[in-house]
Amino acid sequence: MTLRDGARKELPQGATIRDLAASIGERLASATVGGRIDGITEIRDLRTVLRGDCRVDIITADSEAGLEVLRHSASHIMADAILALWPSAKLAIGPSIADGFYYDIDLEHRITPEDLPRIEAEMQKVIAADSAFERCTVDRDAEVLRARARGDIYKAELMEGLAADAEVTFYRHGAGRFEDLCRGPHVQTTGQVKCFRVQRVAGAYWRGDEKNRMLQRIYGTAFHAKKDLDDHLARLAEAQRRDHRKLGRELGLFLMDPVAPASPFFLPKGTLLYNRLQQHMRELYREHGYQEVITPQIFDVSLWHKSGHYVHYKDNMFFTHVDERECAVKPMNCPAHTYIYAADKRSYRDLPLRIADFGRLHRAELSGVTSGLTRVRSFCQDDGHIFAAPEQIQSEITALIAMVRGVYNLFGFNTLKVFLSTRPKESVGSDAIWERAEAGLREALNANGVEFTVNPGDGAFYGPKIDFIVLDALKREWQLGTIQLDFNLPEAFDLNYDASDGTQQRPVMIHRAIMGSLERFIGILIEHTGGAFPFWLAPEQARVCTISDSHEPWAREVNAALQAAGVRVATDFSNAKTGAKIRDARLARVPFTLVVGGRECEDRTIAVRERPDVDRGVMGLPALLALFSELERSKA
RNA sequence: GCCGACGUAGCUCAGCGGUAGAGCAGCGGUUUCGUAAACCGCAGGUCGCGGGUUCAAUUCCCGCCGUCGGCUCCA
Repeated sequence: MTLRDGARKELPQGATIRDLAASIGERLASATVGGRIDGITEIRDLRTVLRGDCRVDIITADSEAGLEVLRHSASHIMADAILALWPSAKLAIGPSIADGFYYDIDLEHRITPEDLPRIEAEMQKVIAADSAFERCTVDRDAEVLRARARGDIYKAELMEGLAADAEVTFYRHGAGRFEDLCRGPHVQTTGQVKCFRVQRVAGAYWRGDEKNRMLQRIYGTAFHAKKDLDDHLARLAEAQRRDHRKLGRELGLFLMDPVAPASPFFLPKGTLLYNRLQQHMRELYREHGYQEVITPQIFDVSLWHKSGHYVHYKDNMFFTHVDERECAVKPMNCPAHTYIYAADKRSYRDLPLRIADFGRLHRAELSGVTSGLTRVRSFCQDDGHIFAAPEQIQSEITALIAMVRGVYNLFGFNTLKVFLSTRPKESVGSDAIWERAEAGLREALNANGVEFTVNPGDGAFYGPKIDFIVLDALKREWQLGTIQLDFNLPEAFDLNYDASDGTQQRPVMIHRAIMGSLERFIGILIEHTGGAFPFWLAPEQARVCTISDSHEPWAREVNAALQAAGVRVATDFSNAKTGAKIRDARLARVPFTLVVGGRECEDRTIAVRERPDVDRGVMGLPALLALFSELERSKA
């Protein structure tokens, strides 16, 4: 065998992964949970017999890869505990997931939050017993019959769904002989699961299909070390503190009300932020050759029939009547932009024609999926459509990728993941058109050296797309921008241009958004920054605070000068003590607190305090104005 | 849409079969103060909406609306 570090070991016939570990050391052997053979990502059980010369990565319980094994074992232990508490529970599936594990169960009793500590206590018993996880291969047909006899319909269904030649294995542990259909692997004994937490319960359809029965999904998480668990729980708590719904209210940015479900009201401060973001995009549009347009809100349904939305997007649209005509509120701007394109006879000299639109869009999202600003029914995108000649696709997408990177870097979203989504089941257009479009995007990504993952079947109904996903300050993923290549709408709306050789040609349409929806982007930005926006974005950039009433005249002068310079400044001339004013300004996440007391009045200066807790010292008005204008310019 | 939890003052929350309470915010007053909360007082509620049970419902039951956690990351 060859080990990860290149070392070689000779072992007798029939040796297992565990034997290999034991040949290195007993401590390693007891910590081993399995191994990866010949670089295959799936982790194999430690009892796997090694055949011939192979490369083995030994996976120990305390390794990164071992974490998913640990969590999977924790889910078995949790299932064991649940059966101990409610013997009639029927088990479905219990995998390890990104941040923990879950188990789906079918049970009459509704698990409540109060039950979670009981489940944890029961799990502790199983763990204290420190019993071995045993693996056995079973006869599938016999086990399906046995499962059916027990009423274990989910396990029976799972086994029936396995490949005909697949080896069917069970894992057992504990005095109660808990057993579960499982591919494995597992840690060696239940005692190896030390740090875990049962977190919450939620509904989940069997196999994710709403036509199936709703099961109860119990979520938990497990880690190797207490510190890791604590860190994870601390991160969750921090995410709660930064929740944009909470901060949005506290900072007076927006409000939500049942009179308009899933539709935010932006308050004056939120609107300043909103408009500042739009202004930034407009600056970029000027640089990148876009022309902004304003298009209607409500269209006759004939438009949506023509575009394909009526057939493929109807469930997400709001309908209304104008006189006797059936109309729909736009969920996207693209069909409207085809009219702007078609308003003139177009020549190849007009291309690429880049159209931008901050139009308000409405989508009838299911009530259960809406959330704060991140999933709303009324929003606007930094939307744009590029009408281009086919040979311009590469250069347009190259420019877009640069633009996307520039915008994300500005906000500190420095890690970017890219997905290429291909043709979905619901779609319009011929196979040939889709192949061309998918190849076009793929080539553009490759030409730009962008690494990407393919997301089969996740494209828009009119074309394939590139999606951009960023990681925020808490390492959470958010999908923001998208670039979609569309040969179908130009066809549907019979768009064309005169080419240089005098022939009529069909342009291609590139749909693109960088921030995505402004609403969603603001929500993400609130959580990313914890409400402490950079100076150029902050709704209130500075606050002038007096120490006592006698300082008001100079404070007013400072305020007026800043206001005249375009700084978003507010005053606090209340009779509160200085400490209280500082505290208020801090809680409001105001970037600069400008304190004016007796000394400052005398010298015509300002004591400048920058969030968080940076004393910028005392300076005169000209120096302060220069500082602010530099921050505004650099967007630092 | 489906499953579960929740909905009490502007906000955060307590209470609970006998028609409501705190802190913060607000308002009035006192204080004029140097970098994370001065003090006193006042006001503020159809207890989400509708129905039912009851002598009596914010409290128990049902329906609706809304919010929150989830609804393949597949043995």
